[in-house]
Amino acid sequence: MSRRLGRSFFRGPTLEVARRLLGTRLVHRVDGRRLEGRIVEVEAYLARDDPASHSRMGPTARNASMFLAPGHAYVYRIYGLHRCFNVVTAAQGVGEAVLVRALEPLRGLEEMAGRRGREDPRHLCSGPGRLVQALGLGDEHDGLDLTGGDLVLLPPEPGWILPPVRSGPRIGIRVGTELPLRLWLAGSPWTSRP
DNA sequence: GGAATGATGTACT
DNA sequence: GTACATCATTCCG
Repeated sequence: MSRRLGRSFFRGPTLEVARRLLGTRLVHRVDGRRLEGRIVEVEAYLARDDPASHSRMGPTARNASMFLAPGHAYVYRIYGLHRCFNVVTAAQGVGEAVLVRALEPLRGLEEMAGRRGREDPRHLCSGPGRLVQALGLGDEHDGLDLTGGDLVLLPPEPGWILPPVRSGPRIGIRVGTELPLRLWLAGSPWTSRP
């Protein structure tokens, strides 16, 4: 089977890594099950000249994981209820990451529906808070190394064809919207927005 | 110490 | 399309 993605995959300019992440598969092994989805929508958050980034003020207690080595997870709580999952990029100490905004569910759909408390496959992983809930992620995954363990990333299946990649303004922020740092797979029915 | 706010999702009109 | 739940973090005084 495909080997998990290693450290070097995550190192480099964050927008490039964000682009590389599209099409890869996020796999969480939990309770003897395998929950898996393909990344179809992401957003890049930078360290410099990015007023929307959590790292803009430097390291704090909340954003500490953003400054770990590339390939680590950054999970934080938003609006008091939901959680968002990020992949650390760039280099250790820089403070850049990619927010995973939507997945195409591939394996463990019933388990995901159970965790979500909803059936509709289209709403299983189409949003940062939704996919975190569907895959059973939480605060305990903040700071985890994604290059090994129960939560990893796999390359696309051999033979899978990457659709054209589109870009546009990031969602849900009030500053930094002029930058086209949101990337998604053209035509995917699994994104958080059409 | 206190107040404002947010990389969202859901329900309802 | 609009309203609102809910709370840690952040920023201001």
